This record gives sequence, C-alpha cells and structure tokens, in this order.
Amino acid sequence: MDSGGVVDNFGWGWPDSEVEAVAVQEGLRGRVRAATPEGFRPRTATGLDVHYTDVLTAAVCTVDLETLELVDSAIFQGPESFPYVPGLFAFRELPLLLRALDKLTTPPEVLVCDGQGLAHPRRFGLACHAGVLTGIPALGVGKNALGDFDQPGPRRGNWSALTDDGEVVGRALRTQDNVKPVFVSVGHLMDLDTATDLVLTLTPRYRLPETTRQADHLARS
DNA sequence: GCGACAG
DNA sequence: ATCTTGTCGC
Repeated sequence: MDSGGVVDNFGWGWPDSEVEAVAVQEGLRGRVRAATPEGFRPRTATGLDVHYTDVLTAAVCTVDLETLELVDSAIFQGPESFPYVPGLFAFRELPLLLRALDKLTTPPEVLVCDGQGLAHPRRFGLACHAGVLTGIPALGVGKNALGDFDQPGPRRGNWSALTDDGEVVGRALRTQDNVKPVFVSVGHLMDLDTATDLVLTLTPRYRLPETTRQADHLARS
C-alpha cells in the first residue's frame, strides 16, 4: 500500500495489527527533529483534518499566515483501514491525509495536525508521523491531552507545561481569554516556542487554528 | 488489578 | 469522531 507522492515511509509501510503499528512508531520515533531549521519563515500553514461518515474524508487546507485566507485545499476519501486505538491514531488518518496532501497545488510549508505530536505515550503522535514521512515541519494541536498539566492563566497566550512521565512533551495553551486551552506539541523540524507562536498566529479569533477550522469545514461539506 | 485513553 | 436545540455573549 503506497501513499504516493513525495512520502518516504523509510521501509516501514502501513501495519495491519496493533503490535506492528507500535513497532512502526518505535522504528520511526528516532527520526523526529525538534529543532527549528535556520531561516524558517513560513508564509503559509496547512491544516489536516478527517471527517467520519460511511467513509473517511481527509481534508487539507493551506492558509496565508498574513491574512489567514485560504490559498489551497484538497480532499481525499477512502474506507477505514485501521481501528481507532488511542496511541495509534495516525494509522487511521494518515494514509488518507497523505493522499490529500499530494493533491495540493503548492507544497506545504508547515503541517498543523489535529492531534498530538510528541505529547504521546511513545513520543510519536500523528504530527510526528506526518512530519517524518513528509519531511515537512509539523506540529500538533489537540483539543484534549493525554499527559498532566496545571491550568494555564486565563488570558490568550498564557500557557503551562504538559508533561508525561515527568517529561515536558508540550504545552496547554490558552488561545482565547477564558476559553479551554488547546494542547500544543512538536511534530517535526520545529521547537515548542515556534509551534506555540504559530498556533497563536492561527488563532486570533477562535480557540482552534484557522487551518483546522477550514479543513474541518471542507471535510464535512 | 483497574481505569483512563488524541480523533 | 458522531447522535443534537436553544441559549448566552461579543
């Protein structure tokens, strides 16, 4: 099962059992780079989301970081190929998301994933997986977290550490005053400060990033 | 051992 | 993820 396009699966491919899936994560986790490349100045950000009906609809939307307006988008539909298992989320959504990314006219500069990156039991959530396979900088924004955190301050921009087994794996970030925080973590080729800044840029008005909102709309239309 | 568990 | 109306607030 090939994902096509520029994706490099590093010989791991797609598993069809939970045991194999965990092995893939263990095999790829060492490829994650949590440093922002020199001169990283993205002009756009691409959001990824999947909607569930009889089939899965993967949608990807690229927005201009200056205006937050949609500049490119694509969808790809397909059947469910892996069950939902917490911690193995990427195997369910990523095959379709990669195909959707291939349909974009302009190459993505940053992937904004709907879920976790390093804030994952094996430090290899969806955002890490997407980043490593594509080689594109990536970050994760989850609506819920797996780790432990103290409530951040009440104002937009306030944040607190998200930890797991005593390790800092991300941040609980308040994107709007007095609104439940989102959970930001590094996916690939990016540090946590950069990821946090990007998420704040993408949330001038709403709790969730504009990329995620656009992709969500497209996926359910 | 038991519960909790991204979407 | 999804099943679902009204309501409060900017």
